[in-house]
Amino acid sequence: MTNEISFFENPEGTREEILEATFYALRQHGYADLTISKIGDEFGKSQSLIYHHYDDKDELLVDLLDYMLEQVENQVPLPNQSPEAYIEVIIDEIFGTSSNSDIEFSQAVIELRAQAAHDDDYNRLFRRSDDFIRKQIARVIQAGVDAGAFDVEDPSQTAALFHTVLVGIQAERITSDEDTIDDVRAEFRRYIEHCLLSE
Amino acid sequence: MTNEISFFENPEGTREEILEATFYALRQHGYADLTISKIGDEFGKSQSLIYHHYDDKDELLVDLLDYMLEQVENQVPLPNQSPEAYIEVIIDEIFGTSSNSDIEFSQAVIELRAQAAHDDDYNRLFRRSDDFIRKQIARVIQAGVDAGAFDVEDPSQTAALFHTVLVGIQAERITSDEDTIDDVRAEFRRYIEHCLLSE
DNA sequence: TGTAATTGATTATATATTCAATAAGTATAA
DNA sequence: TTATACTTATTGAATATATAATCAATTACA
Repeated sequence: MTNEISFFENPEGTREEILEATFYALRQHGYADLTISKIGDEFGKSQSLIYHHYDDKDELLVDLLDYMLEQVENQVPLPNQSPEAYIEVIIDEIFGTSSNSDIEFSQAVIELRAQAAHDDDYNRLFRRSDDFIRKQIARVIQAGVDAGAFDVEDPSQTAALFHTVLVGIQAERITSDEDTIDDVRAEFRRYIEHCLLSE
Repeated sequence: MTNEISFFENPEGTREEILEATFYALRQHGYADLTISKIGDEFGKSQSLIYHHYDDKDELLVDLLDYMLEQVENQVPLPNQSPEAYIEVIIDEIFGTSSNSDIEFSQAVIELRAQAAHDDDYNRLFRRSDDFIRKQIARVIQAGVDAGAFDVEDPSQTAALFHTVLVGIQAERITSDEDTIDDVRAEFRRYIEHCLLSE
């Protein structure tokens, strides 16, 4: 079993190595059981060194979330293709490749999202990221409407449902089997056909 | 500010009082910072008494989740009305009354769901609850199809998307403003009109 | 009398954080 | 090139605190 998460392939500098270690420790032990000691183990170097790069645990975790959400935002495909093709790509992103690393990444994100209920920094970062993604999707849908390919009332309203399904799948992945996810994907396709595409 | 969560109105017996206290402590401090001491504070009696009723913290939290999911399942409306009316009730349940207690309950559920990634007991309970809800929705959709009110290929597939939206809204509520939730609701209504109701 | 409720004190451990000390690396002046 | 100063990386030990869990003792109660 290898750890092949793309964006951590070759960390640049110690700080990024620490983020990588924190991410793996989070995946393995979960947020509630995440300790500096466990991060240090994953890091391979001493715990003290972590404090040389970060003031405290909080700062480290907020930095990790920032880093992860940056990756999420970068993963949103650029609108450099036809609206129809773009929607296909979005669907693939939402429902994922069902690879282990994808699923584990989603789980980590959801776990951090849950913390946003009690931490303003987390809340702010998720708000920013969610807004960004919704707007990106809305923009493409608007382009599709302009091109006559799509037919919707309000693109940002449609994008809002896209995003809810994205987050819902992330949360469901934790417990649901692949068959259920497949059902959701099929039904979402049906929605797109009937409610998005022009006749 | 009063705590008016319906199902905790009058706890029967000490165990239920402890569950109530645990729930409030969870809401206030979050799962990661949830300690027996804080539960004891909320409980109003000594921490030791908690150990008289529960073997350890784990047992208590699993029992809380079990209890909460029971409430969730009981909240799924009975199919004793017309399919069309039932769908309306389901939408209200999914998007909630936006009352504080509803939102806080959702947040607690999502936070516990995130733990399912690292705890088999949690995983099992959520699987059971999710299956139950999906099947309940699917049954009603099937009834609507039989009555000629609905027109879908596969009711359990449609129910799967309903459930994803339910969970997605729960997770989004943590950070999203009410306007965004309203957008999702409007789009979901559009979906139902175009993809569920017969012409 | 016996059973359940309740408490306070206690303990062992885990955890975040600090700190002084050392090693390694890098630029600079001779 | 070498010596010097300076910065950064790195560590192990130490500390204060928080936390889960235990338990013997006491109170309420049936």
